[in-house]
Amino acid sequence: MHVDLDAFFVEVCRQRQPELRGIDLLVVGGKRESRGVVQSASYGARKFGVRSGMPIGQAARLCPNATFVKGEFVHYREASHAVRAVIGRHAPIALMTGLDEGYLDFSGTDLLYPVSLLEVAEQIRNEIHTVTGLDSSIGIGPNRMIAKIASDYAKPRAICEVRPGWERGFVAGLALAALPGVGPKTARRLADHGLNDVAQIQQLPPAELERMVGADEARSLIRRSQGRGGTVLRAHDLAKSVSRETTFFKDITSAEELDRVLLMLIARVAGQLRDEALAAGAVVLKLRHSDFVTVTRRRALATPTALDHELVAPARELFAPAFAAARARRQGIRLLGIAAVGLRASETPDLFEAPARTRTREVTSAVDQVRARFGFDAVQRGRVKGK
DNA sequence: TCTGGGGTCCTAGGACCC
DNA sequence: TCTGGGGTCCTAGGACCC
Repeated sequence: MHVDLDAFFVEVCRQRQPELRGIDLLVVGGKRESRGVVQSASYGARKFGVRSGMPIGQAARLCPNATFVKGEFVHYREASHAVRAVIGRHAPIALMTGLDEGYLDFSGTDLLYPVSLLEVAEQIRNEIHTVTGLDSSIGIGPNRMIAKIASDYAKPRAICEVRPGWERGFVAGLALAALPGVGPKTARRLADHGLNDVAQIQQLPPAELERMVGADEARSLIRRSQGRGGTVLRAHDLAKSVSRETTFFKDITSAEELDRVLLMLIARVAGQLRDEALAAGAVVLKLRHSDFVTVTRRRALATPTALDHELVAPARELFAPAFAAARARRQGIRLLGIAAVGLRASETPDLFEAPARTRTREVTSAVDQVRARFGFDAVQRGRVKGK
C-alpha cells in the first residue's frame, strides 16, 4: 500500500497559517521575487498550469493572483512524523519514503484481510485526517511500483486498488512518463524512437527495443511495462551522503564571501555527521556558475572525519582551482555546496590520537551540546560571523 | 521561463594491483 | 615488442525522485 498526502506542503502551510485557508490560489516554495522553484501548488493554482519544480517567476506569470509563501521545514517534518505514527499502527512494516509519502507492507496478512485492503485503506485515510487534518490518497497493489502508480491515479482524496493479475492491464493505459524512473530526458529519448505509451513496449519485440535503447535500459523498461516491481520493504540503513548547498540571492564574485559561506556549510554538514555518528570518507565541492554550468570536485580523505576543520582544508583545496576556473570563464558563482560522502559509522577515538586533536574533539562536542540546547546559531566560528 | 535543496543510483574512464 | 583478465578505488557527470 502506498499512502500519498494531497498537496502536502500547501495544506501544511494552511494549517499553520489559518489566514491562508480561504485562499484558493496558493503557491509554496518562496516569495514571488525569489530565485527558487515551486515546491507545491494548490489545486486552484494548478488549473493555471502551475506545477512543482517550475521556476517561481514563471508561476507568478501564469497565475498572477496567487499568494506565494515559503513554508517551514520543521512544520512539514512534524506533520510527516504524525503520518508515520498512523501508518505504523496498521501494518507489520511501514515506512515513510519522503515527507509526504510512505509504504505499508501487508505481506502475510491474508488471514486478517482475506478479500481486500480497501477497508483498511479507508480507515488509514480517516485516521490521518483526524490526527493531522490532511487529505491523502492510497494505492494498493501486488508490488511497490503498482501501489505507487495507483495512489497517483487515485488523487486526490481517493483509493485505487489493483489486484494481483491486473498489473499488466493497469499499466497498459499509461504513458511511459508515468512509470517511475522514466523522467523527462528518458521520455524524450524514447519519444524520438516513436515510443510514448506503455502499451507500445508491451507489443514491441524485445530485440527491437534493445537495439533502440541498449540491453540494460530495455530490460528494466520491459519489466516495468509488465507491471512488475519490487515487493520488499526495508528501512534503509546508513545515509550515503550528507550535504548542504545554497543558491545566492545574487551571484557572488568575492572569494572571501564564498569562503565564509563554505565554512558555514561545512559547519552544518559536520554537525549533522556527528549527530548521526557518521564520518566522511571524502568531500565534494559543488559550484554553479552564473550561466548554470555546474561542476563538482571530489577529494578522498586519508582518515574519515566529522570534525569541521578536517573538512575545511580539503574543501578549500578543491575550491581554489574551481573558483579560478569560474573566473577564467568570467562567471560569478550562483550556487555553492558541500557534501560529505563515503560515509561510515564513526569509530571510537584512536588511543594514540595527537593531544591537539583530542582537544579539538572535546571543544567540538562542547559546541554540539550548546547547539543542542540553544540552537545551531548560538555558536559560530569568528570567520563565519565576522566581516 | 530562467531554472531549490536534499538525496540515490548509474555510467565510464583511469590508476593501480595481482 | 606488444600485450590478458579480473578486481578495487577514485573521480566527474547525469538522470531521477520528492
